[in-house]
Amino acid sequence: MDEIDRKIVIAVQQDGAAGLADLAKVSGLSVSATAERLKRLEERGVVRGWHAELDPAEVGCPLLAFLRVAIRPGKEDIAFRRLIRKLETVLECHQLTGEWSYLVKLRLPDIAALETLMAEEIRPLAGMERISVEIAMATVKETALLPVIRAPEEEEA
Amino acid sequence: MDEIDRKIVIAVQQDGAAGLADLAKVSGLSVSATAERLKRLEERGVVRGWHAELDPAEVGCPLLAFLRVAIRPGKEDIAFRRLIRKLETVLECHQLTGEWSYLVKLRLPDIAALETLMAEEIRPLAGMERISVEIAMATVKETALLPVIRAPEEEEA
DNA sequence: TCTGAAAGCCAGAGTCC
DNA sequence: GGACTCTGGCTTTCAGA
Repeated sequence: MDEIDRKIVIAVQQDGAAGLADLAKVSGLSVSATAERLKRLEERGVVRGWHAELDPAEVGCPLLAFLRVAIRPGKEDIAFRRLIRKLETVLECHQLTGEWSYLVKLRLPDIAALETLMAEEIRPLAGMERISVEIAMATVKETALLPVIRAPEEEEA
Repeated sequence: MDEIDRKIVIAVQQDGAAGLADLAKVSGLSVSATAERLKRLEERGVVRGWHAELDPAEVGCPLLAFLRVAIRPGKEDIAFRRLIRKLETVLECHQLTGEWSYLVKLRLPDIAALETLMAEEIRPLAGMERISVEIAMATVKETALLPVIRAPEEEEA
């Protein structure tokens, strides 16, 4: 992960439709060398995949909501995680420090869908101690573009 | 946005590297018809862009943190939003219902970087009423893949 | 690990059905 | 919308350094 890899990775993250010819200009190397580096970055898992970014509203999920969940550890916790992974309206679920167990990010068509999800899937779960629902009224920023940090010591092969 | 568009959109979201030949198989149409539909979906903004997905840890941002911010409305609020949009370690910022103004999602190299950010950028802001910092200890799920909902009535051209 | 060239593939435009 | 064609540009691969 040297400076050239970093340039390539930043470029493909911003524009995944860029061809090798474009990337070669960015990296300063030849097309074939750029292609080899990109292939290695994919093999090493630095580049995980390629995706089209969709407009949430256009795709029928204008509603953004967050759940805070406190759940008893153990068997109930396992069941909760299994459910979370199954539900495609759940985009993210992280276990956080603090008194709440989980933060859950949801994308849904409308409030009715949210209420249905809560009533039929979430609330019936055993071991739920507290649930809080918050709705996004506005989004100041929402990007999947990661900052690519230059780590001084990790100039590996 | 009919059933065929939906198939195309789901396919390119999952695999943005798929060629038109693959997409044609998915859609059931010819290659040229599939290409036209995809082009229209991009023009209409349903497909917003193309990106490579990176591994956060590999890119030097293993630490995931969330901020809760309560800020006085008005001039201070504007300044806060401007800062948020500028910082590339801030991936998301949403205004939520409830007593906290904002939920902020951060990706950072380590705790030291988080503390630096808080001390130098966030806390000095005027009008800050409350700030809470939470760190992700584990991630159960994290995807950018939106659910593509079939909206019964919006069968437009 | 890079360069450069050669070979093969795919997307894009045009036409007709 | 489908099928066909052609062309340009791009990706891929390989020899050579």
